[in-house]
Amino acid sequence: MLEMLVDQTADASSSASTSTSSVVSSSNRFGGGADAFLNTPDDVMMNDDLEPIPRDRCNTWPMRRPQLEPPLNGSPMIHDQIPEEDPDLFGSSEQCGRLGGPSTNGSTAMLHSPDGNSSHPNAFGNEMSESPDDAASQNSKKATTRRNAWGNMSYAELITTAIMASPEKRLTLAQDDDFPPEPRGRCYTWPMNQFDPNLIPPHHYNPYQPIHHHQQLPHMHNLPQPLLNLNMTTLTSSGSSVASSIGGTGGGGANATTQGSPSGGGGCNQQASGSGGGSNGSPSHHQHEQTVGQMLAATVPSCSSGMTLGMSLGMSQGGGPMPPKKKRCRKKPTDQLAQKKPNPWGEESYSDIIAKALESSPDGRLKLNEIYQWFSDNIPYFRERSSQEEAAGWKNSIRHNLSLHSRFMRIQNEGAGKSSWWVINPEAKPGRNPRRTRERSNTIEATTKAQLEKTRRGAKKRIKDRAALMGSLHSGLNGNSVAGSITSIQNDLYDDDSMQGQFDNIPGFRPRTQSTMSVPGNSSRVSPSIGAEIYDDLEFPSWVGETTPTVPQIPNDLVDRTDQMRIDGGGANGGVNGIQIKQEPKPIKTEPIAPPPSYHELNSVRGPCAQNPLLRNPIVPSTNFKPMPLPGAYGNYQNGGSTTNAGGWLNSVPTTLPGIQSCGIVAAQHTVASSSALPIDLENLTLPDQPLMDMDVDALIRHELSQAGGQHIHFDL
DNA sequence: CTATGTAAACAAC
DNA sequence: GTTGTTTACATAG
Ligand SMILES: [Mg+2]
Repeated sequence: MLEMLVDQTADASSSASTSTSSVVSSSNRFGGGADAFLNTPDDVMMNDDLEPIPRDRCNTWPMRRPQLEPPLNGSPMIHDQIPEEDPDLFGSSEQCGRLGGPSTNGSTAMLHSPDGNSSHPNAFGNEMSESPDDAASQNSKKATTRRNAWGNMSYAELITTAIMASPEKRLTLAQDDDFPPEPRGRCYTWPMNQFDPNLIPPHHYNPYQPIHHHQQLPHMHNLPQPLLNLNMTTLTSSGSSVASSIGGTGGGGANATTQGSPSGGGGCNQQASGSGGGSNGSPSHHQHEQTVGQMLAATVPSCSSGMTLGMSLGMSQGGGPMPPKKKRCRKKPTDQLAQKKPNPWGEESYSDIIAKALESSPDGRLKLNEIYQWFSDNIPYFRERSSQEEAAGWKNSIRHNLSLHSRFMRIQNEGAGKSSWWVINPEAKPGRNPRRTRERSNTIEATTKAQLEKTRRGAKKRIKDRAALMGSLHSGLNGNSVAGSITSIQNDLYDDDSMQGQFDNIPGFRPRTQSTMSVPGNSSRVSPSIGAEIYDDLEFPSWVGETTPTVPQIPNDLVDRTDQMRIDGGGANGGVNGIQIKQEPKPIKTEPIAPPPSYHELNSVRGPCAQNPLLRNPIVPSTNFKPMPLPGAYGNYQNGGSTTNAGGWLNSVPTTLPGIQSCGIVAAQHTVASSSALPIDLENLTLPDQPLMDMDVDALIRHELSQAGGQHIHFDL
């Protein structure tokens, strides 16, 4: 295939580039920055509207983006631009080392720069190193001045060529040998949409996450045995060896093992759709439900019906006609449906349950493991799945929910204990507190004009509101409040999805809903030069960079990071009620002199909330509290036995503990309406720049703030 | 569309 | 290994 690629280089580049442009531009837009460094001179994919993002991988957000850089940075020269040996410039050497370190998986390795550490035996490196001259000579374009060992084509072009050259116009990452693709089940599939070879595949380019094969394969151990068997059978019957295919990816190590696991949910949409994540139909940690069998019985015959996985997935072998679109298979267990239980444990969502747990705590806060425990203690379903293995799933879900919902706020525990406190965000919106925005900007549909227009419209309004709010905020800076007030306000302003895409056109600026980088105290973070170059005029709040000046701040981080608070264990260094908000350097861990602030404390600083009994309670020493168990929690809701009690086990709580959220409303309203004062620590607060596209307004705001020093600010907007 | 559940990658600890 | 954050993708309404 690679030879083929090279052969087709000259011809294919022109024809393929057109249909690929959207894809690449998308990647460019989101920080991949690939285009900026494409080697091909006549790269039609280059988007001139966008400036190249810094290629320093240490300049990027440490989490995920770096992984993507290597594959996209086809040219070794990129590395030359950064003196990686200078740790000071890029933060911790560890960080840099990690970025430049061995590929985490085969997929990355496969696309890795040839001079990198690609461990892919069949990847470009091999071919190139064997006959670079051949490749070059076959390349009609500038054979003598080829930019790469293999010619002038960039990786992107090569990939494009490869994909377009395939009969189905699709390839798996590991598919480097021959067409048609070997049926490896879900490895092939595009998500839900039935793949249409005539269409450009949906681009799920994610600058923060490399494409992993195994991301599309659920773990075998997570699947009900019957499904495993089914899949085994199916795969076997397809006449193609999964293992061999996987093996081709090389370097996959554990990933390869995972990928090789012929796991899956049969031919059914859910499991077989190539989803990296699961679905709520037959969760792995529900696999012991008796309904699995029912599901299997219901889905396998109708959806799988003897097809190979690949076929059932809409992939034909040998370029034949596409099979009819597969059915959607419903997975919800029938008994669950009969009981009208959204979930096997009842009606309450995770977030609801978490909230109850937190509310049940004397001081309204729990640590993660305590939340776990609460689940186990109070809900039979989870109690029955308390084993390490079984609990992994729902614990993951808990964590996920905690992080995802602004409704939950994390209070960093600076004490010896690492685990943070989790509390209800007192200012969470009463109604729905939307989950954090998903990153959809990297999809084609998300960047449509209509979308942008809509976004723009929404943002305009927000800008106006924001200006007004800021005016009121800064008009009274003398009282007591807590960072949560501010951050929540920000959240209220910006937690809308419509804010997404605002930075679509800002290179290297990926709208992120959250990031640990938004916590200035996080010393492990590296200051990307991108910050200096791109964010220079974005000016972060003074308190943000004060103690950690090198910490890069992505404005957007502050937007959604409404649930992140930091507490000072001693409460003795200037914070309000011992609370310090994201502005101190990470202290040496010591046992807190005083317990971390409870929910009450968090609330009390902004005024009592009579509606919430919790707030009237005396502050309880939090060192050893026990969450309030739920009366009747164990009730008869077990094994789905009771339908009438579905969800009822929770109902006793709200009656005794009126919603904290109601208090949150009051608090929030108070904050906004009365310009509730800010803690002294925040006097210098500058509202962080937010992903609003109207940078003019932002600039104005910034100017105002900087001129006024955060006080006596008014906006003429 | 949104809300939710599930899986998983990753990073930090 | 645990804690947190994100992303992806699935279903349901
Ligand atoms: Mg949260």
